[in-house]
Amino acid sequence: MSKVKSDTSQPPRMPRKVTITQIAKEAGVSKTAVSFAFNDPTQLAAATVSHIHEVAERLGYTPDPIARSMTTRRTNALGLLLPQDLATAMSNPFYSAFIRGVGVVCGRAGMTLMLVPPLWGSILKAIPHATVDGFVVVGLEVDRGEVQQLRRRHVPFVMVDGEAPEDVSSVNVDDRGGACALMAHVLSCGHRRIAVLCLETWKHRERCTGALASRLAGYGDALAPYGLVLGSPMVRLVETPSTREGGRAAFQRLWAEEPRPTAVVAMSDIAAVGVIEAALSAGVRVPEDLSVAGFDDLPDASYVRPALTTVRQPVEEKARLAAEALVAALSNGGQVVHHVLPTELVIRDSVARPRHEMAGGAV
Amino acid sequence: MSKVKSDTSQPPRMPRKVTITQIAKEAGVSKTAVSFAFNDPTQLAAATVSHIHEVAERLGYTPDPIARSMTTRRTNALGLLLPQDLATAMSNPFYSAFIRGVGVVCGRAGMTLMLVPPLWGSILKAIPHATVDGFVVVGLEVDRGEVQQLRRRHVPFVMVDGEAPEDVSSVNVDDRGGACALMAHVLSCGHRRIAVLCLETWKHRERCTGALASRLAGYGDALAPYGLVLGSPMVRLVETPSTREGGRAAFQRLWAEEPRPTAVVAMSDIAAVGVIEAALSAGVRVPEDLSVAGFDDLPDASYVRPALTTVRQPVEEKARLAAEALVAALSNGGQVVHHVLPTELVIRDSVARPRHEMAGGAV
DNA sequence: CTGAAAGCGCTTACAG
DNA sequence: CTGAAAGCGCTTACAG
Repeated sequence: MSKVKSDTSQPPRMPRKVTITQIAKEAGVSKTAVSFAFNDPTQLAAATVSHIHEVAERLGYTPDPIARSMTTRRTNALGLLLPQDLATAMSNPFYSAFIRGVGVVCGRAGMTLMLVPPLWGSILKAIPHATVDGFVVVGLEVDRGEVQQLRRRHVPFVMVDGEAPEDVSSVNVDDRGGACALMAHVLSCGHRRIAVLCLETWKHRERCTGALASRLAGYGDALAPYGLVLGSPMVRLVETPSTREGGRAAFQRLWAEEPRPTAVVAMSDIAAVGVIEAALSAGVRVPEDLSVAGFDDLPDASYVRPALTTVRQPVEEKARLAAEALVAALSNGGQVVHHVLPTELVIRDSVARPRHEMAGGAV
Repeated sequence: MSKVKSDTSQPPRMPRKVTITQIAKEAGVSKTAVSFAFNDPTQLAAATVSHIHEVAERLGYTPDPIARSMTTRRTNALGLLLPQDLATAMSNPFYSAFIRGVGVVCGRAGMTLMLVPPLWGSILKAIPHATVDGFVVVGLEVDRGEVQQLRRRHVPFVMVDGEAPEDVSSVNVDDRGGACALMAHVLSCGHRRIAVLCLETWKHRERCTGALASRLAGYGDALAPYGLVLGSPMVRLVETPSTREGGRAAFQRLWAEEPRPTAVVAMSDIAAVGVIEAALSAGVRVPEDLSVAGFDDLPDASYVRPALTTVRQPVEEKARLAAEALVAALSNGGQVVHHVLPTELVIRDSVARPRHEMAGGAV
């Protein structure tokens, strides 16, 4: 064992990290040799390598990843830039599926995944602080400069569920088509008083872009032929976070005011599940008294009772494609891609004809 | 604008990241001043600060987080060391809840969260590569040197659901008590042919430690008075990953062999949900033909049909406490803590009396 | 096959 | 209030 540096009164519980210099000295070789022993052993005689490894093992040496990143300009981590704090995001299984997709690619590439939610409430602040090689950006509804901030960081990124500039890779799904198909189905069942559950960002309606805007447009497409308009008293918009709790709360608010809707169209399966739960525990039957539709078709959608009528989007694939584009950009500087994946209406049991069409309260 | 370095044939799409040196030069000040302008503006005259900020803004400067980490020895990221790859882990809502708990603490501390699954199949390899200030280690069943590797990294860590050394903070729950209560309930309903769904690591039974071992011990505690023993033909152990798919597969295997169990006790709610799904779609009624119990009491447990009888553990709180201990260790070098949180049997609808007690096949 | 030296982009005592 | 200089722990041409 080498001597412990006799610091004046250093608490003994932080025994000074061992560095490449110490290994070089102890092994009687240069730092170069130590570095090669770990990164490119073919450059060294086999005996040298094993000697160095032995010394490193004995002293408990492990190359400092930060210092390594400093010179290689690589962190071996991908960042997932989230529009919400972790607690909110992880309350929506959408993100579990998304992380699964990114995770597959990370695993193959030997990279780790950094979750980057807003820092002190600001996405802009979070970007320059994350030590990652690139970002997958998801659900950036409004471009208030995030893209600019990302560019300034000189870090590759790909956007998911958002309008990307031409030169930035993106992955989107046919939100508009899916939303339209769903709303058309709801309407064809005879519903005319409908509540649409929107993400929180709805408050900035005019500035709203990306997936949210596309879905609203899709709902609008379906409503128009019926002479209905989104945001009118018949087709109310209700701000709702995409969480189970959000859905529950939305139902409470909705049910407290006349006229009650006969159908609720949520922006996420998880919010729809919340609505169903709250409805059932209030003695409101689904779909007899209230129809409920979701969006995403996550696993949950098929095992709630009643099973959820929803729009299927390939969440995991979306994430995988985005991560693949990013990893490609990182290595060979892969091409810019713009994917648009299909969506599909999935009819299950949670939407049915209203009992008293166009009549008074649905109770 | 400063001149672009006239590299021979550099593609124009990577315009050389701007550094503190360039800002200093452009602003006519020292690097020290630039650094202060960003990190401790009180050290500078207000005019100097705003001038520097202006130049930085114009040139699109953002301090390099890696270089900063290099000198500060801080990354501002927490690592979550996972025992499984991301795709598997994120198929279990347990980890969503866990991340929520850690996320709350990260948010408060202004840190990001790095997900660190095994690298090339090895947890040992993953540890030295992650640029984090500390690790929350979850579900490390077998100590094959991970702890040693962690110490060698000289990075604080706290262990969750695992046996921690005295000097390492840990958070655990009363797995044994919870498991015992659950199994006792199942037995009291009259079940005698029971399948226990175990995590994959069960293959190393003798070396198995931590939460898994505790739960098995708890099951054993409850079985003993009935003269039953874990692993015998009556109380079979079935290796099952904690995913919905894992549960489905387990049911298939289970149901293909005689004698069939009358009850399945899973190690996670998500696997239990998979069992229920597979059973129902095979025409096997739950709980009439087969009782199913879970573990965790995640949100899902209460909205599957039939609602799941399970053991509640405070997953989010567990994660939160662990992250708090870690953050404390990072700042003031907080005390070592060893939490053991309570568990609770939650009786719902998925466990009932078997229809033909002790009779032949349950079909 | 091995080593001396420059450099990655910051921060931080220390002087002035 | 501001700057020159050392240093963080590595990697990597470049020489030998």
